[in-house]
Amino acid sequence: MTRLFAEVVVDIHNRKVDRSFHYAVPDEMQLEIGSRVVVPFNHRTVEGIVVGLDPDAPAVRARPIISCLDKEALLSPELIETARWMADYYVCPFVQALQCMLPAPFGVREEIIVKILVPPDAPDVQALGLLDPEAGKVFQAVHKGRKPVKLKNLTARLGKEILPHIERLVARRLLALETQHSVRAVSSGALSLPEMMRPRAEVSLTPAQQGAVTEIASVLGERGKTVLLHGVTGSGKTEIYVRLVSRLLQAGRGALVLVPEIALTPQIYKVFSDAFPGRVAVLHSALAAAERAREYQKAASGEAGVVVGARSAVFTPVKNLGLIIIDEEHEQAYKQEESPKYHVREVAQKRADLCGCTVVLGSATPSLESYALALTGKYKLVNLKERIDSRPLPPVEIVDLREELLAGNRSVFSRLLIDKLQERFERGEQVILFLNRRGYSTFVVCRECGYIAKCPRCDISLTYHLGSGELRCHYCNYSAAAPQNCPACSSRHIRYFGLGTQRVEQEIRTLFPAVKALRLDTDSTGRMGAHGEILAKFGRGEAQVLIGTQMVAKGLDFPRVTLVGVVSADSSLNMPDFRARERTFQLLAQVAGRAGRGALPGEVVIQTFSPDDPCINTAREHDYQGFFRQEIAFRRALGYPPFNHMFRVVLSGEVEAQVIRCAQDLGGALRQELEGRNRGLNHPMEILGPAPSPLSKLKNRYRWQVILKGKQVPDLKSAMGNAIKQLYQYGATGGIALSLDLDPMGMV
DNA sequence: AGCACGCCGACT
DNA sequence: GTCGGCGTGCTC
Repeated sequence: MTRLFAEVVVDIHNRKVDRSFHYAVPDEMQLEIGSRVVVPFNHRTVEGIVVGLDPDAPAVRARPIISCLDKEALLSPELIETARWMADYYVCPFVQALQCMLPAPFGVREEIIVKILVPPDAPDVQALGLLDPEAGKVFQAVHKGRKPVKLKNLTARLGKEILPHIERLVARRLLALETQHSVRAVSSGALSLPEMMRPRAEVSLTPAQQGAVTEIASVLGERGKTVLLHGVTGSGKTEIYVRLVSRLLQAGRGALVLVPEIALTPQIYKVFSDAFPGRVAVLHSALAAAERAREYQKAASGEAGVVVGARSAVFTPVKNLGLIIIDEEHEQAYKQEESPKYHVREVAQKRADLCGCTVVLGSATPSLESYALALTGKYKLVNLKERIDSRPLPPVEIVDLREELLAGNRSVFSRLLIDKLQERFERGEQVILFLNRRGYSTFVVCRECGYIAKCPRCDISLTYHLGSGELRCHYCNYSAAAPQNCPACSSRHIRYFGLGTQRVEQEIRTLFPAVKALRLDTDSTGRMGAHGEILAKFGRGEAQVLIGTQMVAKGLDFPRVTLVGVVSADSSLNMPDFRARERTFQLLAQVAGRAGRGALPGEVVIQTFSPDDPCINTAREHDYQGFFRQEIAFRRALGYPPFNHMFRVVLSGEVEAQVIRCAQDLGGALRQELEGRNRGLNHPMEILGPAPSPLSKLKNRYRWQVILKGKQVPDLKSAMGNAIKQLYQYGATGGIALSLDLDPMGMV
């Protein structure tokens, strides 16, 4: 007779079954909370996770569990509790929150590969071109890559309308489909560290660092305590992290060290594994399944007391977790953009609450949210005001591009920047050039009729790329041949505007033919590992210039870099987002911090059309406080975070009129909902929209949004929840997808 | 989400 | 007569 019952959450994505169900545990079955199981569910068999065990029989009939997939639990009760909180706080399915904590997805993922069976000039193909021109086009598109492609990539690029054509091409034996278990191509090679990293000498702490360690150590182990370590670029925050972790390990506890991007894990891994050989694990989403399982095991077993990783590593079941460090805490990448749309900082704080540990946030440019909390005393604020060895922060010069234009300089570089580049190259020093946009030209315009090349599936202008000579959409990866004549009026006056990193690279080659340049952006690092190779080359001095996007702004430490040039500060400043200024300041401060990190002094040149913007001026003075003061005043005046929370709903669908209608209905329901609620509130909630989303069309779906702003998260969620419920009752949501985001980061 | 049950149209 | 359309409802 069964004496134990399990609460199981099943792997089905549906709001109606997004809860636990009771099952009988067979006597002989080994089972823990957090194990994955196979259970009978209605008329089928599904996977699930045990989230609770209970000796008492439930009121309902409990069918027996079929089998248990894990001898040892994959999730701790503390993590399951965190998932429960996530489901509630971020309004996502419980099962989804649980899933994003698992080291591997449920079941085995299969990938369908499309193979090409005949050359493009085969007689069959030519016949097809006449019989079935649509299918012919699809075949040519598939063939362009010459290699087998994943069906998913194909439909992502060309739309799922092509599926019937693919079927016909398979029937005609021009293409073949094959299934393949997905194995990520990334190997531990991705973890190998470029030799450019300076060897880790036995470091002694500066008095300032020592002071910071002592201060933070005084609250280590305080349940749920958060420390904000505000240290300028080059002030040696990493070494402080090492000392803190060292204390923790000595006390028999574990630590999590998080960085905002996978590309930054090798560096930080090196630092920690040098300090604590054999006791560090790495975890991030680009690891191959086997490696990930191995690293996960190291952490779960306690063999590794330190786990280094990117966003998803915040869920690692570290044994006896005592400290979570979030480096570069201001980074947007800490917010997951897919559901569950969690923020690592918030999840870490929840875990810290549950397991009695401390959170340390580190940044040279803290998020406004964090710094505001530090000023009120909610977080403990620890300052590091000086760089190591009292190296000065580099002087920053602002170039007004309007004046350059007036002076007749239409090139990518101002006269000042060209002079300084020349100077560095003559002295054999190195330069980093930063620009926030990849590609060659960011938009293509017809001078005759005003036509702008736009993605047919997204409401976004196409970027021209050298090499392939194509126009590409940076949101859905659509590509088309660059036109010679205007597709609208066939005039020849097609012009390319707006510069990207490729253009900067080309300009450098033209102006300084003898200089070797390297480019670092998603285009040049397509292959995993290329990122490290490019940096290694630059570190060995095989190139004088490194040109790149955000990738060059963060964490790099090259002592021979004495000049940093920001080709244009405007692209990030002009984004339609209330955080645009904050992000621009952070970016400028971070990229400026790459200069003068060695014995040679550095300097920075920032080019912009808005030289008077306060965020650029404060960045010039390396004045975080000044930036904070003026930005927080603006946020307060308009009621933006951190003074309010925002809850954003994006409605998307293929029929524009339906989407608009639905958004307006939601807006109406919400207004009604607020009428009653706001009466009792000191700080009334406020509706922004309905309005087209800043990306008003994406992958053939029209997007509208409604944002609700208010002090209390539960109020926002219940008001929005009721409004959405009404919408469903009217049946107004057919064909419309709703995406909910609490405190969204980008594109607001 | 799936899968069964249920109650109405055109077919071997 | 029945094969099968997809509306509705349930899953420990």
